[in-house]
Amino acid sequence: MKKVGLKDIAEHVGVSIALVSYVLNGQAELKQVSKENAEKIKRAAEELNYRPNQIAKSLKMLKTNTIGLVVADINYRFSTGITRAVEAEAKKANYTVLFGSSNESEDTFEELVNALINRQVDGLILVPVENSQPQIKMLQKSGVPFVLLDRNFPEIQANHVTLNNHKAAYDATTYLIKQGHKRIAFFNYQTTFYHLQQRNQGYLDALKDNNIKFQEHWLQEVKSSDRAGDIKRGIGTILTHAKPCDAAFFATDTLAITGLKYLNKHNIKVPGQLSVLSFDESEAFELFYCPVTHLQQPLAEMGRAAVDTVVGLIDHNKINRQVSLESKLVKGKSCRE
Amino acid sequence: MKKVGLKDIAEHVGVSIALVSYVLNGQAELKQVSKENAEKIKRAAEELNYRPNQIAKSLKMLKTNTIGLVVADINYRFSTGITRAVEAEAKKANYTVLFGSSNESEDTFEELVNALINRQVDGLILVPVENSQPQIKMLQKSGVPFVLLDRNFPEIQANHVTLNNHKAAYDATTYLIKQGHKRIAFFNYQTTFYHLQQRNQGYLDALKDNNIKFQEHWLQEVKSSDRAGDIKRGIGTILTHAKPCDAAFFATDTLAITGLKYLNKHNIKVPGQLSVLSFDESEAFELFYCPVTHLQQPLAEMGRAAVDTVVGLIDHNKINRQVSLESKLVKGKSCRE
DNA sequence: ACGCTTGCTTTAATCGTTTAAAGTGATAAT
DNA sequence: ATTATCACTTTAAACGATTAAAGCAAGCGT
Repeated sequence: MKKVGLKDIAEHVGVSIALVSYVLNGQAELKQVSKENAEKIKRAAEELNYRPNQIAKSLKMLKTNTIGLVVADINYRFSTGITRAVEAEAKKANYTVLFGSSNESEDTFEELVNALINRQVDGLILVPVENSQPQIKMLQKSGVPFVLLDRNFPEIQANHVTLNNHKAAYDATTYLIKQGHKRIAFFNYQTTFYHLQQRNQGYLDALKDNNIKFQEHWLQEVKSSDRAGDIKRGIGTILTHAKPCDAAFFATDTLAITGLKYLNKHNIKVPGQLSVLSFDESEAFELFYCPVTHLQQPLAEMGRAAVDTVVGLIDHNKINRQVSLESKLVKGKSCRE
Repeated sequence: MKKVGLKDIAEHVGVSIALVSYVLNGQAELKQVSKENAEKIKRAAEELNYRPNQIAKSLKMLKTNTIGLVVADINYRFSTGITRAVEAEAKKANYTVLFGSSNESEDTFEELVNALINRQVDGLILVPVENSQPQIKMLQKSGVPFVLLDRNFPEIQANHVTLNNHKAAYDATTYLIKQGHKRIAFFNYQTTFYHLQQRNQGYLDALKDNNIKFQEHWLQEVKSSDRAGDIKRGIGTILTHAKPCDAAFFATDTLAITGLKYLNKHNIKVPGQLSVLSFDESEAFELFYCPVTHLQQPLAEMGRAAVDTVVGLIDHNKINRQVSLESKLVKGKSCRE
């Protein structure tokens, strides 16, 4: 079944291609097309089931009305939430989202970004992977409108939409202290990511501001290559210490899941023996025996802000927009009252 | 920063556009381009950081090397698994995946399919939503290569890649029977989806073949609009009956999660009081107190088969490929031994 | 001296749109 | 009778790539 183009409609009706284009683009009155022809053209388009070729249109217009989105890992709940929000918001602004998952790989990230640029996306929303600074700097030079989402690099002055990670961790830690916890452990990945380091800092600052003397072993840095092992040993350390911790704050949901699994296995009661607080929620929490207290990120807002920013860049070349959003502490029953 | 095109390279080197195109497409020897020019052109492309405009290329070639993928809901674990598999496989075949999520909405599904076609995807991989038969028939008429994934409509003769749902449910039910269960409940959505009905049938056939007389109330049909309520009542029914059920088989992971949550809340022991078996696995199972026995779908294979099929259709117009795959029963500890 | 290769390069059409500019009758004004 | 205006419609040049086909020297054979 051959594709129907403007030409086919034009021939069918017996007018020129231009006229057809005008009518189908709603410029009928502007270009003073006779009602008669306008009508015929619309009918023919309908009959022949005309579908505009966006590729041709994009080429001519030098605009694709497409935004590229690269998430870190499609398996993260964070990613699916963001994807949904971005798609919804982009649709409102009449953009389509071209989507890719870097799987936290530097190479895949670079490939994806290039593939998207080659496809002439009008702008990019990127959740950058570790060590992608050079790639980001290249992007800035190239002039493609883009915004970093969730993660940013303080040494690079780029537009970004992120959570106020410091405040989130600070507030959560403060909450634990107010609940009477004296020795709070913090589990985080061993990482160069600024947003994760900010969580460390928020935790530490909260301790300091509450006059709690931080103990080295409270901060457990987990290698992603041996998450289960490191967490197992970490929990062992904080619980078997002379003065065992009474709360564990996990810097990500994946860390929390692994931690809770271990606690489950060894029958360590939450919050009886150990209070648990997680950054982000996981579907897995649903079947834990008690609701897990966690920090909730405003995914919809993040998606909205990212789309707004990148569309602003595309349309008006607005520059320099750094958005910082607040998370919300969702109280479950995993922390001592 | 202006975009660099073939023209820019041509001017920079002082040759024609054609020559540049030949060289950058690896046709240097074929077209007998002088080594000198070839060298200069490559260097210039590098220096100017040339990125081919895929839009222009696609328009000229009438081929985008893009496959459209529409999943039912990006939040399903099934969808993310499929997406990953499809992306990986498509990449091997040198295709890019354009992706969308219908959120089980008929309208969104139609919009997405149209948007993808307008963007001239070479083929489509679709997880169709309920009642999308008309849309699928339209597609067949339009001649766009496509393959249905996971779900199909027996009344429509279309290419599809699905699980052998009947066999999967049949085998799982048989397993429960072999483990000594006498009264097995089956929870499924109230649906017109053929693949889900096949699960019912597999369950029923297994009972019959094992001479177990099916009781009406064992088959619990859950409305997706009130999943929690229906499941709550359903479990109530099967457990408070004069002859209570000793096993519950859930036709999807979402049903299983809701069921397990209820069992958790009411402290009904698995598998002590009730054995549980789920179709598909959920991340949520990770934190249930025992590993959940479940049917595992071969997502990677499904993705591979779908891409193979659609690429076959695109390249050789191979027609009529119906692939049926087998699931695997992963034994946990949620069924009585 | 004339055509014929050979080796390399350019010309120009094309893909399906958009859109400024020019074209075309008919009617009205001078 | 000439020109201007109006109400439409068509022409044709882009957009950035691909690729037949044609062009052009230089060298060779006769």
